[in-house]
Amino acid sequence: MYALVDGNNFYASCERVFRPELNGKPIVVLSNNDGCVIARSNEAKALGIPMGAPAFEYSKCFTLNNVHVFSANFAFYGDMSHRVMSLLNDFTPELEIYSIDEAFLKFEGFTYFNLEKHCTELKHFVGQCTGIPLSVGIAPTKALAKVANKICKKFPIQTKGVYMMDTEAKCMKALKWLKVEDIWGIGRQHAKRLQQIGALTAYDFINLPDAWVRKNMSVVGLRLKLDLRGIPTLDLEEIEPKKNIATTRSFETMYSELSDLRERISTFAFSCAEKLRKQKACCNTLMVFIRTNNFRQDMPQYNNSSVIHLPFPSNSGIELSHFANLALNKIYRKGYAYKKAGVMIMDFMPQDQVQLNVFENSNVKHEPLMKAIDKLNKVYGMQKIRLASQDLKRVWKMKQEKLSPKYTTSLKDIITIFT
DNA sequence: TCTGGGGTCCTAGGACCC
DNA sequence: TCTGGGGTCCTAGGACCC
Repeated sequence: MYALVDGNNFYASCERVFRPELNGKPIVVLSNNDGCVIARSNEAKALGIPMGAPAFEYSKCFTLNNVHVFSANFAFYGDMSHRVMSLLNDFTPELEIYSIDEAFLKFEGFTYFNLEKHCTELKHFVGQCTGIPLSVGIAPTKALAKVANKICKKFPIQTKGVYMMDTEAKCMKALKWLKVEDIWGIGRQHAKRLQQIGALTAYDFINLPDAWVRKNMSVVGLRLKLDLRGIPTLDLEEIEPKKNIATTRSFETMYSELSDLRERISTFAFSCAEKLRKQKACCNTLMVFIRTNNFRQDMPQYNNSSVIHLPFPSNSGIELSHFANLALNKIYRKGYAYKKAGVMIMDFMPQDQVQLNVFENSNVKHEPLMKAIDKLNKVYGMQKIRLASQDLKRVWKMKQEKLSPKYTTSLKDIITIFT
């Protein structure tokens, strides 16, 4: 059996842990730049605030209904996630951390265990240790566990946050209830297509001919179908090193000057290099993109990207920043107001397997330099050591007007209790 | 005024090899 | 009249997830 465990309205619940007076009150968490809504408490959902809602369009609604608004505090959410995951580890030998707020637990050899009871204990234990409320769906396959989890969310009173689908009858009942567009792995495009041929529920989907599914949804769709039928096809996945690393941001304001973009691109490339070194790898390819504000149809639009194959593999922030700026020069055009840019690196190899080139190589001095920078930043805080081509005055160039304290990761933000 | 960020996998088609 | 067979690698684009 598999369980899918996830934190209810995770970011909103994190904010509540240190602000218990907000229990029962509507909360929303905004994306970077305080752009759009990325998490909502149940009370906020009940007000009809949709996922992804632009914050400025709903500011009236927020004030009117006394909605508590937070800027995304990923340092905090990441730490809370880590705490939850490490507790889950004690309840099963096999755990897959699927996202910041979700994990699959595999229960093999638990035949004589009461899994429903086991998972109820898990939910209470994590709740007690972290303050994060969980939902747990248990079923014979991963895709079915996702369905069971959905049922927990939909019927919190009946299920008390834990639901097990351990019989064929329960599974079929659930699949007849689940709309095709709500199946994990079926997005907008596939849902539309399925609805067109009259498959409206998950039950309809699993009864389609294999050949149709294979042809229209590739092997991915076929695996999903089998898994939903109760035939375990999707297993836990190992944590693998990343194949791509990206740093991309929207800007606080629009930039037109090359020099402004240059600073951003340097910073993004430097950040990519740092992530790459954590993975002990070098990259061979780098991509830079810039774009104007897509939402402003009244302004001239320009999107472009440029890929550079590096002359030698590197994970030096200085070198990646240099090549990223070469790429930027190729695509920069004067006369546009840019709103977003990013650097992506790919085509990795382990840093200890890099072959020396006859003519050109990564600067040998950079390796110890980067090591020193990483060490200093670890001790004194992120982005303490930066390139001169980065903006040295400001670390964050984002709108974050409602940022909560880093309660659990910064000593100066720790809560004070008066007695 | 204002609209996020970071990933994965699969497929078709073209270029190229012997 | 009549133009092979069997591969690999790479890329762009499309789908999906949180």
